[in-house]
Amino acid sequence: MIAQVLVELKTKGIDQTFSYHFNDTLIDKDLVGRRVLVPFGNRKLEGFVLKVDNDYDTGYNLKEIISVIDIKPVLNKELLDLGIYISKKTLTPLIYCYQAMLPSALKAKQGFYVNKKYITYLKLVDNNYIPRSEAQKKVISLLKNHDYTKSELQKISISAIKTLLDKQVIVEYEEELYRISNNSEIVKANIKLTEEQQIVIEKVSNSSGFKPYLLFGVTGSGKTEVYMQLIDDVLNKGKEAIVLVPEISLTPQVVDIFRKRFGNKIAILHSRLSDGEKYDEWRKIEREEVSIAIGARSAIFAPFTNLGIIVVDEEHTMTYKQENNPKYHAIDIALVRAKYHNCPLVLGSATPSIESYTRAKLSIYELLTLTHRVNDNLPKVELVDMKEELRKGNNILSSKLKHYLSECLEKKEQAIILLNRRGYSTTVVCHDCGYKVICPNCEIALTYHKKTNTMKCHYCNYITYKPHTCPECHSKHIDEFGLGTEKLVEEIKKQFPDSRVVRMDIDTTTRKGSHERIITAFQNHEYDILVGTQMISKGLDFDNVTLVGVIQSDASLNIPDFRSAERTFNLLSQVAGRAGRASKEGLVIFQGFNLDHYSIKCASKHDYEVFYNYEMNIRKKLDYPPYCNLTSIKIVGSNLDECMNEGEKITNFVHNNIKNNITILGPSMAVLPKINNKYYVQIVLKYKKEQELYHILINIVNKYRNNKKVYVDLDMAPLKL
DNA sequence: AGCACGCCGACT
DNA sequence: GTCGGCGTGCTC
Repeated sequence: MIAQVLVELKTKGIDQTFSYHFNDTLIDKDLVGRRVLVPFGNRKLEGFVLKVDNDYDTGYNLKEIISVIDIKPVLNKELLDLGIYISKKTLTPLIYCYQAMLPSALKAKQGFYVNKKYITYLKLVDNNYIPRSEAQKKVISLLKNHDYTKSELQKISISAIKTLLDKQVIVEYEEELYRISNNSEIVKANIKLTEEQQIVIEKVSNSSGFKPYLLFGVTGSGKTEVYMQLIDDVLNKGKEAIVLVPEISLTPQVVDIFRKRFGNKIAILHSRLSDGEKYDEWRKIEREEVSIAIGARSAIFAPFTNLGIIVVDEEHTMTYKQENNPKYHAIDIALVRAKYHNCPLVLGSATPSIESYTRAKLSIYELLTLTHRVNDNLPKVELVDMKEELRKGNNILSSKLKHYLSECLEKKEQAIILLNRRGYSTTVVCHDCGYKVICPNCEIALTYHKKTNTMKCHYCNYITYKPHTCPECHSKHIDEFGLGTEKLVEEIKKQFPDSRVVRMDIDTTTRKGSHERIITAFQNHEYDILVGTQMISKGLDFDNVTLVGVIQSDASLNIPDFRSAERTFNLLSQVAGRAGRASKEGLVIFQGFNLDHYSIKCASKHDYEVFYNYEMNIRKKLDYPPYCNLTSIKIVGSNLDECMNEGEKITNFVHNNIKNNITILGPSMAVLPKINNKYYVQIVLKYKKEQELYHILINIVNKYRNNKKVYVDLDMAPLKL
């Protein structure tokens, strides 16, 4: 028989299968979706079998399949089709799509080996054997009750076990041992639902077939409880559930909430697991040992075969979009899978993305709302204009924030302070000649990190020491400028010497488990103040936090991207939602220079609707999504002229082939024009509906596939420009 | 990716 | 006259 095998050809990304012969008396003929080892040139490669046919003349002299790697398919029919969908949608070679859908242990790689962990059990098979020793007697009497692990019984007598095995009185067998053990006690919840929660649950539970919902619920309105009730319902029907949560909020605390409710029916998938652990979790799903998969973006590919619901929490989160190829969006995949399984999809958020809310308004999604907090009080938000504070000599903490901080500390309550900028200071500048220390690879200001006394580039990780004198004019007046979380902590400690402050950002959470440690410590009130970047804004639920302060609330508005207002609104709304979640009342302070901006004003009033309308007006005026579709073409290379040149060519090519209904912006320098000595030139296409464009883009991608000078990176629906 | 084929400069 | 530079193309 003949198998069509898809192998990974590096760099070229050839989207084509190769045919191999195999003998179906030696090999199971149902190979589709399984990996095989095949000869390729003078090498051996792994590949996925996409199709199996009876023998026919292919016109090639076919080679034989060397061996079959999987006993069961790693890609079932649904996932095979899903890969094709992603490949078409993102213009990415099919092989990369399949690789992205699988844990690395199951990718078609060569020489990759994940050691399955096995545990050896002993089983009694001969009940009539009369023991010849005390040890044998003990072993047999134990095994009469149930099977024991070999290591347990070896404590009695290794030689006795060996004898019994030799005489085939007992046999050994192996079971897979999972690296993450799943032994949770189910705590029967007796939670009183609000009326709103009940309505939402009823609506979704009673819906039949595929239906996408947007669950718009303010922070603290009990969305998680709604998800759990819905999942409970699905599980009772014998079906399965996928829950997507942002990577950052996938903490043990969140997992625990689910574990307490559903015990060991859960597989957890996130990036901090080792390859072996990820493989184990995947296997639990595949072997139908669990019914719920909770995880970040890639968990949307959990190989369930009988899905009853898909939940995407914090649906506005940007990390649901994969930044490298294939550049898929998890919500898009969720829609396809929910349709396939004919089940509901629930997208939840306190600040829905503009696109999602628009879809709800157009009735593409059904809108469900939770307008009240469970404790029924949203935190009060106060705005503090730093222009005035600066005159008073307060350049970091306003007098208001200081006042409330000391009050908060006095009451033994906790506070969260957000500053979305890591490091100590943003730049190092010479006061005499104006020289600014920049990254030699990215031409971007280096950030000073005091703890290590280094200057880091946050884009390419270039590290250098801080100069004592200006390299240009040798002046000694070379100083830090701007503010980062590191300096903020220093300032807070100076103002409140007795307070216990902890910092959480990339720099303090790189080691495995450090993120969880900080959260747990803060939860246990080992610290009074948590200072951090945006990673503290999502999902954290601390009962004792009554004060939230945001330093430089307007900072992210300066990013030149049409979504920067939306992102600012999201960030501020989310972080404000961390205050006063339990019985105590919460207070939020937004500090900044440009507080008149609608994103800040609306976030301070918890007014999504007004923000949405304002933002939509701007999107319409400037013609941005959801009023048009975007495609970004980035030309990346080490020579700027070459990049620009190719950019011109591409622009002309698009222009010459499509005359109407398209706006071509660029080629121009990308927002980050140079990273790691590579230049980024960008072309942005805006269009309503353009069937021709698809073929033109394929043409461009193919044309540049083998280009050594420039790399063309295509994004069919960029979230960032 | 690898490796072969293929057409132009400096060497035993 | 050859040895070898790496540009291009193919791998079932």
